[in-house]
Amino acid sequence: MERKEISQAVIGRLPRYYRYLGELMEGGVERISSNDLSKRMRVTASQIRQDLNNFGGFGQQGYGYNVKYLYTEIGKILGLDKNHNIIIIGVGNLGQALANYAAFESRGFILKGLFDVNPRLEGVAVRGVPIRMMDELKDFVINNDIEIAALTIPKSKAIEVAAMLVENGVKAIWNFAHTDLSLPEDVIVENVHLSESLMKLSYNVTRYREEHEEE
Amino acid sequence: MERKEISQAVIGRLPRYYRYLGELMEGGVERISSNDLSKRMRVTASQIRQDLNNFGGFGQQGYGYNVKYLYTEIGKILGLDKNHNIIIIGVGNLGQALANYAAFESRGFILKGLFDVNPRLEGVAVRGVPIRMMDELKDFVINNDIEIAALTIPKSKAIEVAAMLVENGVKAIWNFAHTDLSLPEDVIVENVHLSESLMKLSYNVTRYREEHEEE
DNA sequence: TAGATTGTTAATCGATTAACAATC
DNA sequence: TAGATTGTTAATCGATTAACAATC
Repeated sequence: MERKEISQAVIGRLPRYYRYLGELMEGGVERISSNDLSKRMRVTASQIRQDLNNFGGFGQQGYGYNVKYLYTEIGKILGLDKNHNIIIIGVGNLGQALANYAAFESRGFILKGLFDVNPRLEGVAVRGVPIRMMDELKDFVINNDIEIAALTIPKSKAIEVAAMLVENGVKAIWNFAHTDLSLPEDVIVENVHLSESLMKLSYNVTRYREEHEEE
Repeated sequence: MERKEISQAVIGRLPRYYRYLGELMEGGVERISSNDLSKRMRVTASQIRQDLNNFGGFGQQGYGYNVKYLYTEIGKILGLDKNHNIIIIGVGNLGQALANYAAFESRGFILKGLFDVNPRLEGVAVRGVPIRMMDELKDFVINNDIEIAALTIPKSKAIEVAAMLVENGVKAIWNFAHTDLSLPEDVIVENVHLSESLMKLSYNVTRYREEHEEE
C-alpha cells in the first residue's frame, strides 16, 4: 500500500501541533483556521496545511479544522492511541525523572520495568515499579513484550546494552547516552543528547555576546 | 564586521563533530581527512568541509585536519573556552540530573545556584551548591552575573519565571518545561521537550510496525 | 449565494551533494 | 614532483512559502 515517505522535519513538528491543539481544547476552542493557528504558533499557515495534508484532509473549506478531531487524529498518527511497553535502563536522577513523568501513562507508554547496576537500589520501587538488577534484563525483555527502552546509562555501557536489547526484540531506543548507537536500520533510535543541546545554546549566546560587544 | 549568518542546521552538527574529534583525540589519532571522518560519522565529506568552512579554513590540502587543533577550534566556536554562569530552577529529579552532570564544569559551565519551591529542600546541597528558595531568585540573578538558566519546573510557572529572569539580566534559557517561551528576540531559548522527543519515537516505531505487519 | 478557508500546485528559497581547481 | 585532500563553486535536491482554484 504505497505510502509516501514523510520527512522527519514534518514529524518533528507534529508533537507541537498536538500540544497546541490540546491547549486549545482545554480552553474550550472548537474550531480553528490554519491562519489563526499559524499566528499562535508563529509558523506559516501554508506550512500547517502542507504538514497536515501529508496525512489526509482533516479540515473543511470555509470552516477550518475541528480542534478535538484534529487533536485525536494527530494523536493517532503519533501512535498515542496504542500502548507501548517501555523500560528504563539506568535509574539515576535522569532515569527517575523519566519514570516519574506523569504524562507517560496517559499517552499510552506503559512503564514495565526499571533496571540498574547499583545493588542498593534492588527492589526499591519508583511509581510502583521495582528496580531490578541488570542480570535480569535479558529475560525480562524476552518475556514482557518490551517495545521501547530508555537508556540513561554511561556511554561506555550503552552500546553493548543496546545491542543486547535489540537482539531480544526491543524495537526502539530512547537514547540519552552521549554516544551514537549503530543498530540495524529497522530499529528506531531517538537521541536526546543534553550536552549537545547545551553546546548549541552556548554557541548562540556566545555569538550574540560577541556581536553586541561595543564600548 | 559583517558576519554571515550561520544556519542552525550547521550549528546543530558542531557538537557532534566536537564529540567525534574528542574521541579521536583520546584514541591518539593526530590527523584525519574529511573522507575518513565522514565514514565514521555517516555523513558526507562534502558536508563536513562545507560546515567547517563556515568558520574558516582549518584543514590543509593533502594532509587533512589536525584533530587536536580542530577540536580546540570547534570548542572555541561553541564558546566552551569561556565560562558561563548557570543556575537551575526546579530541583526535582531532572534538575538534579543536570546539576550532577559532571562534564558541566569541564566545559566552562559554572553551576552558581539551585532554586526550588519545596521548603524541605532549603539548604540541601547538590554538588556543593545549596538549594535556595524562589524568593531569593531575583536578587541572586542580579548579583551573580547569571548568563544561563535551566528551567525544570512545570509549565504553569515557567513563563512568568522566564520573564522575570530575562528582565534581570539572564541571557539564555535552557527550557525543559512543556511550553514555548516567547521572550525578547535577543534572548536565546534552547528547548528540550522530552515528551515531544518520545512522541517522535512513537511515530516512527508505530509507522514501522504498520508497514511490516503481514501474516 | 457570498465569504471563508482548505487542499494542492507552482515558485522560491535554502541546504546538501558533487565536482574540481588550488595547493600543501 | 606526484599524490592527496582541502576550499569553494556549481548542480541538485528537498523543504518552505505563495498563490489560487475548489468547495464547504
